[in-house]
Amino acid sequence: MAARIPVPESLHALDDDIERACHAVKGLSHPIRLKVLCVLGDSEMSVNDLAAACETSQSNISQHLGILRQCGILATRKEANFVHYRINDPRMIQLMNLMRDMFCSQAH
Amino acid sequence: MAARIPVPESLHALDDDIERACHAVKGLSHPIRLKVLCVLGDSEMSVNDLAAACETSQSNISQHLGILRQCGILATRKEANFVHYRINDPRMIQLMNLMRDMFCSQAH
DNA sequence: ATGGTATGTTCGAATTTTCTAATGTTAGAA
DNA sequence: TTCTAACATTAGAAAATTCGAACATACCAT
Repeated sequence: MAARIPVPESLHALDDDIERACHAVKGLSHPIRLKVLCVLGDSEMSVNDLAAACETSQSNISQHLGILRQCGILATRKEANFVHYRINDPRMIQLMNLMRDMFCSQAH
Repeated sequence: MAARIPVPESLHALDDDIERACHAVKGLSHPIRLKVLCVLGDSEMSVNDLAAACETSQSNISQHLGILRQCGILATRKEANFVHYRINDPRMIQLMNLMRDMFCSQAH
């Protein structure tokens, strides 16, 4: 048995932050939800338009949007009987740009 | 029924990229795997040290490291009967820094 | 060779996620 | 009011994820 390297106190302080970050990352970890953020960019879209863009049903997109909202990633604005979704935090757009740089073959 | 906005061809070209990105994001979407990236930073660590830092069993950390490796997030270097893990792509470290900025209460 | 340490793999049960179908709710239009 | 479009919610089956336990492999030292 090798000597175990003790875990510094400062690392334990990370755990709450990690839980919070993980909650948000889980919000991103589905093709439909990732596509929602891609097509949204810095604009706004209604639920039906997002369903069309993601080629899925209204019920399905609504559930995914609910998850993204619950994670604090998306915010909503109600107008008449439409609900417009947008990305909440500009840093999330930065993060998407970085991911675009990492995973997209060509510029979109 | 409202008129459906047609989905531009250029968006369909995104789908492969989105699948690739989602595969990587799923790699990050677990507290232990996120913590592995946090404690690794730009350094190298053995499996046992990572297990200790994440306070989990050797078998468990090995499975999670396998997932991170399979996603292309981590690379390995073998030395004697140790395996040293490191973050593969510098942009992944950038991405972790951005997430630290977004989700960590204080600087770590 | 034998033993011990470091790591990887397999299996199966428990949990979580995802999707479809059906049903609710809200708000404008007729 | 009644109808309809936009959106949300619920329920349950199917699929994916996760973890501990047991087993397998690789490598160094004696």
